[in-house]
Amino acid sequence: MGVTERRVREKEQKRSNMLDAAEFVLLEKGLDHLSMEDVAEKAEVSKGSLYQYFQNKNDLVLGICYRATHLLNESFKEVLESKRKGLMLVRELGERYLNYVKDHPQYYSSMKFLDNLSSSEGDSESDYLELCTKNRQEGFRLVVEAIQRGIDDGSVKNDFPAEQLALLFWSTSHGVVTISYMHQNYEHFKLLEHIGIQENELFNAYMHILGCGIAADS
Amino acid sequence: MGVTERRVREKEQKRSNMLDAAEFVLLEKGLDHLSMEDVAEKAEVSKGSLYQYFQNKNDLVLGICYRATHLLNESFKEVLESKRKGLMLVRELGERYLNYVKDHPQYYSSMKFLDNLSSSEGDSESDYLELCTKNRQEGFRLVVEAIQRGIDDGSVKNDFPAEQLALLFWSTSHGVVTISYMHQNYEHFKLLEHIGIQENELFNAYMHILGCGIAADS
DNA sequence: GTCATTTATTGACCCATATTCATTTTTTGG
DNA sequence: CCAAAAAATGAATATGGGTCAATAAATGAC
Repeated sequence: MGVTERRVREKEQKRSNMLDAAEFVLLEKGLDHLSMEDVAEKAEVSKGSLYQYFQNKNDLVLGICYRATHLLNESFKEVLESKRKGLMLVRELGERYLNYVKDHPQYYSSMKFLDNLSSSEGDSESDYLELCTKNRQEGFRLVVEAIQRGIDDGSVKNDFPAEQLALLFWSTSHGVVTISYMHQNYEHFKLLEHIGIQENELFNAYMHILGCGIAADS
Repeated sequence: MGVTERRVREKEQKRSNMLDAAEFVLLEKGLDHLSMEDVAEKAEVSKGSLYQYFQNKNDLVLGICYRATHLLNESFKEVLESKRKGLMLVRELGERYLNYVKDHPQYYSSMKFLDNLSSSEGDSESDYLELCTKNRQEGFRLVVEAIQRGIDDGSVKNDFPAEQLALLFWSTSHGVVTISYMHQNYEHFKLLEHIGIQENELFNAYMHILGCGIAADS
């Protein structure tokens, strides 16, 4: 009875096509102008079909976000396979995050969408929500691991528990990456040019300062 | 001919009432569920009247954002009146920002709205846009000033130009404050509790690390 | 191969909400 | 008090998310 298996596979394939289409439209038009109609057209299905595969528009965007968080985590995992010092790993994680946003702006905007999801009622009814949350926790866990390794190998100071440092790194890099994203994607955002600084300078300064802050006194 | 003056004043008053109503609704229902109808009802005017005072919904929200950025700047200016060391001023700015978000979540969400404004076409047609941008630049300038004073009085190291450090402080505190905001306002955001940490701990650690990073070697 | 049943697809329809505009009401200056 | 200007109104329009009855396709029993 391989029929059911095949149908499940086909269903996943169709869902995936729809997500591809949604990603395309998201990249083209941005979150504000992503319409179910456009996605349906791009995916060459009817609007109604979309709703067979996604509970609502939020669910569709969170579907993208699921891919987004997964991809970022995979990239992070690669970093952790290295045997370098923990502090170096942390720096590498930051660099990956920054490049990720540059390479996949549509994924980053889906992650912003997740961040902005108000917890109100059922309008965020989506099976992907929990998956995205899980993925993000997993991503955070990977940061904790890098820092813990740094503490263990003596490259990161042990004044704070690893999780606390990880949270700090998480939040601050979030801020830096956000600024970088806005600089790249929003016309009306002029802060960087205005003070004449390149993104990579910003990032290097960030890692330098942060490095000074969390590095063990050598 | 004081009539025109009075009418201008009245017009400003009405606009202000509408903004009050909009703030109220924003606080009650959040950005996603802020409707022109609700604002009109709360302001006790017709829907059409709103459009006599605001170009569109974006404009209305940016009107709130204008208030928001102005208020934050005023708070920052107070800090700069102190004669303490620059490094202390920077810390105080961070604290103010954090408290500001706690005290005025609706203002903060209007600022997030500004941040998320895609630069596309004319859907962000709003006279407030430029004003908000100006205010934010002014806010940034105040941060630069605090840091410059720190460099001058020797409490902040001079490895980097003041504007670069300011940008770093700006971005990273943005990240930390965002996390804090999410923790307070979103049910589904569990990161802080999950690792058992209080917001003020997070902030203290942040200022400590950042302090280590930007403080002059004493 | 046929057919009843289940499953998938469709697009017309519904509804909420932003925005517009012809009409009405209010204010102004004379 | 009146004609002109300004302001306010809410019915009407436009857009886009979401629904559903009707249709089409696939399945498996015979």
